[in-house]
Amino acid sequence: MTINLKQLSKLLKLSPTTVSRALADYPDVSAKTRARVKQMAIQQGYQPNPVARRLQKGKTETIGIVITPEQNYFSDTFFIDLLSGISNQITRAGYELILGVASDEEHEMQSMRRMVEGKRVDGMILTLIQEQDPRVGYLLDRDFPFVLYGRTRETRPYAFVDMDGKQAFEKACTYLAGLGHRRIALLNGEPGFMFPVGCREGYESGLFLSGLELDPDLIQEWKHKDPSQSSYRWTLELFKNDNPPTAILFQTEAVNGIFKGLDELNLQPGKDVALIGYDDLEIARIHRPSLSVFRPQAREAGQRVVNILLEVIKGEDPGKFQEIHQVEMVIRETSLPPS
Amino acid sequence: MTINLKQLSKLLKLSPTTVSRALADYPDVSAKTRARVKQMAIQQGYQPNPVARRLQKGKTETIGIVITPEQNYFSDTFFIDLLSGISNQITRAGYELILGVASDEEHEMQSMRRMVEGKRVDGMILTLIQEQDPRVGYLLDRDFPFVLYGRTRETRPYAFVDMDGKQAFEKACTYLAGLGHRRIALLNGEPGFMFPVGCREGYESGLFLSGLELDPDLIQEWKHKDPSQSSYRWTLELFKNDNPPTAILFQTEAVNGIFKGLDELNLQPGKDVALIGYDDLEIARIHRPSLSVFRPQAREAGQRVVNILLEVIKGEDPGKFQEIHQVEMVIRETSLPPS
DNA sequence: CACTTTTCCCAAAACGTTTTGGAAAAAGGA
DNA sequence: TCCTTTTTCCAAAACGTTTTGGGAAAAGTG
Repeated sequence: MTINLKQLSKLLKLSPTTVSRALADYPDVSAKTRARVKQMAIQQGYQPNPVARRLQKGKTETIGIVITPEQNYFSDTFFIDLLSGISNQITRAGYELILGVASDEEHEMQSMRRMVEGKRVDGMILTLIQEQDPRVGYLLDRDFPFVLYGRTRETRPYAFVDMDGKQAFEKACTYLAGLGHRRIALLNGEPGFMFPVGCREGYESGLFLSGLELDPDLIQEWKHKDPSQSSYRWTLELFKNDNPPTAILFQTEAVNGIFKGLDELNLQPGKDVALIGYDDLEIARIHRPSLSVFRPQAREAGQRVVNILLEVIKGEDPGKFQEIHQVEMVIRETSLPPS
Repeated sequence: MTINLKQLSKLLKLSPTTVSRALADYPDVSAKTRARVKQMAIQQGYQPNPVARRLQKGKTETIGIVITPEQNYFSDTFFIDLLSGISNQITRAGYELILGVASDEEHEMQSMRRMVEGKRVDGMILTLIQEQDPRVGYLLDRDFPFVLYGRTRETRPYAFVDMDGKQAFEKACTYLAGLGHRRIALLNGEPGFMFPVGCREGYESGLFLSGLELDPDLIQEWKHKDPSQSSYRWTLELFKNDNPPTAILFQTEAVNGIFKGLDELNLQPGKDVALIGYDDLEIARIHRPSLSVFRPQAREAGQRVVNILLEVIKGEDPGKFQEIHQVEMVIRETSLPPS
């Protein structure tokens, strides 16, 4: 069943060297024997033992990722799409993806250190990036290959793939303003993480471009631990304002709380309040009225992350790989003009 | 930085053999030198290269799992809890978890074969088990270690950890009947998968124990691809019945569609229709009224799965490990007597 | 003291590959 | 034909561990 190189070479009456080189398409083995070797390899179901190859090559052929469930990052299809892109591309390269699940930030770091210092991976993929992210400093300090899905505040060059949240929120803002909205609220993600920073920038820039004034009362943050609850409370709060908003921008994870709050206030989404979310989660498509959203191409981003990481592992300069991907706006039923 | 055994042994003026054995607590190395070795190992930050150890030991120290996003299995905390338990226990054992993400059933099998035939893992964990599951036959045929989270129809002995869905639904049924409900509906998971089979058995048995008759009109299945939509449609359908139900049992993944349907029919969850879901997802806690549910201990189950798999890998008889875990019922606000 | 047992250590082999550094055989050139 | 080049193959080393099978020194035993 599990034939190895030596046995295969004996079968072929060749040396292990030649068989190995034939399978790797080295030019110093004749076309005839190469064909013979390959045929026999297939017939015998030979697959080189990856562990032995890794030892010889001095590579683990493995890349690591650590996720933290507490951040309820798995809320929906978004992360699994990213992971799907990552996994497929890794498989295609003949590599392996090893997964760590950490309960909090400390264990997250611990899990990563185990992978890095334990020589278990050749590179790391980081997600859910914080403004000041200790993981990035750690990896840069020891010159270990990694790629971020997202960005952080760090002056040294590093590789990343990020979604252009700024441009998305700017576009959403100007779009709504173009429809006649004058009071646009922002329910933003938890501070400390990097993504909301761009969202806010885009929001402010969008207001400015549309000649609207920024009202701090219309801006709030929800909590990662409890998106629904915090956004629900905030929605109720928001409409106590003398001059309430006619539109809300937010990350779709927080939509349940908003829907619930609006329902309680007898406000109809889309009709009384325009809504645009970031991330095209299932709820956005299912809900009636369906939610206008931005749809990041998470699968493609995941594939890029892997391709870049493989280059960095090969020794390429990480600073060369800094990509910001545009995000598609999907207009559905909740982005009408103000009534 | 990355010192290896030979260098460490040179530093200690000992042979690599002795150092290796000292670190592994063999009795044939004196307490004094063992202490000296360990201290130096810590001081130098020595960690044995896992790839080399794996080659020598003839083990990959790795176990594999394949997930299929299409089954929207990541709907909420449930699966991540399971994964968390799995990951932690694997790490504790010094093993690695490698993850495959497959887009459909065919790729799922392909991904598993790569792991198994490519000698990339010592054992497999299977989830989301089907009644006739080709993966189980495949692994049994080649006598490869694996553990199921769930069960399947298979006569040969195999190891599994399953949740007692039957008992849960039976208990839910008798509980509701005890409150006075006479018309209890079941919105069950997609046929083909094993879990709904137990749910249905429990439902039927619960009806019988309560002296209620089974009405086929009150039973329907939702689709994995689209839980909300299919359950929404079914809910509307259900209440066209001349004698509509006063309670519904279901898997919590389908709750959004039910809520939406009831809302449209102007029926209040809990008040007009009692609801009990299986799985304690976030929505169940957040929603007002909050949803009565069953809460499987997914983390603990994940840990058991790993511990069992490690035993099976060691050569223990898989048939010895067949566990059915009880599930806790959490009564909240949607399980009142009929009005 | 001579013999046996225990304690402590190590050289060499092994795990299954790939890479290095040739060497023999075949082909080409004069 | 003889020399050079190309083609084709292979033995040995290496990757970093753990295990095997002793062997020398120390400690008991009579």
